Amino acid sequence: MSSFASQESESNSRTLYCRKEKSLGLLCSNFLALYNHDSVQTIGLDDAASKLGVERRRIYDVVNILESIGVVARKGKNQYLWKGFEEIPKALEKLKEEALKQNFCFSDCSKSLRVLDENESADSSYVKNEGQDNLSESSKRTAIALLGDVHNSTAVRTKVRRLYDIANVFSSMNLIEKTHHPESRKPAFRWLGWRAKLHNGSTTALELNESKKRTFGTEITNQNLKRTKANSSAHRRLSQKENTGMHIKLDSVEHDHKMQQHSKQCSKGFAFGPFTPAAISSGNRNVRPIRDWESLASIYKPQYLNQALSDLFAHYMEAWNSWYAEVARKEEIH
DNA sequence: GGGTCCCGCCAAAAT
DNA sequence: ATTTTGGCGGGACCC
Repeated sequence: MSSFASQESESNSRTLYCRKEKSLGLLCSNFLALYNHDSVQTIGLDDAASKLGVERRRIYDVVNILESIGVVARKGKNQYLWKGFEEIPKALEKLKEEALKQNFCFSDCSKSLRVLDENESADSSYVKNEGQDNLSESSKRTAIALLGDVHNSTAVRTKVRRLYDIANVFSSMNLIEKTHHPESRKPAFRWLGWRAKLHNGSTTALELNESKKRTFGTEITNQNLKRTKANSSAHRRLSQKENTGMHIKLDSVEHDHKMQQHSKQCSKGFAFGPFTPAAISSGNRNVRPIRDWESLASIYKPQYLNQALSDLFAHYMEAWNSWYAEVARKEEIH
């Protein structure tokens, strides 16, 4: 019993599956193109789902993120209100407030982390050879706060997936942009801000990239030409992990204890790209001489510590910090 | 090989 | 009980 080859190896010679056409970011762009108008004020989930040609689940992905940024607001069952990009600054400000207020409560990490309040927020306002330590230190702390137990690879992996979800919709909104660290080539995100935010106008200019859109109203999902998946109901996943007195683990020998369990496996570190907590799992203290704090702010802090990203993540969990105060201020001044 | 992240199972919350 | 929400993570995809 259990898994057969199920590999299908490839039967559809013409597998027209294109992952990018299914991306959350693209979905978000389409969603915006569809509702980012003054005329719109209410959004129906089913309407969105059918118009965009996706299952409801995906609409939740987009809407939840947009909601945390104030772009839309939940009105009620199956109903959301379109608020607009103008709400973003306000929403972030509010988020920041709350974050400062609840002064960071995290019960997961044994060692308490201090909140970086606006003023001292590890601000990269200046760069002193040693200041860098503080910087990476705070970055590290923030990352840990968001990711939780960094030693629990499965947990971190899950959160990182979520971060990617968020990053994708923010990218589609041009709030952030993917970049690379100048030297290390490591992927990272840079906060762009809500610059092209026309006050009360038909903003949506963020559709410049006329990449192939996720065709509206087509199949809900790649349905048949899916990736490869075992498909066929013959494979009842029942991956119920725990729950239910006994745990079924007929899967491969993979015994994954989730909760704080000595994570011995996963011998080698595990890089989480742009979401890698700065400076963990690496004894190397690569001390690079970052100069101007422009890059310092966008390279060092960021490592996904972009304010918006963090804001959003807080929506998924409640680990926080308020480092973004700095970016916000900077944005303001600019 | 590792960073990305789609996809959908299924449980918790609502109704 | 049924429907709405959305946590979560396997594993396909894309460099």
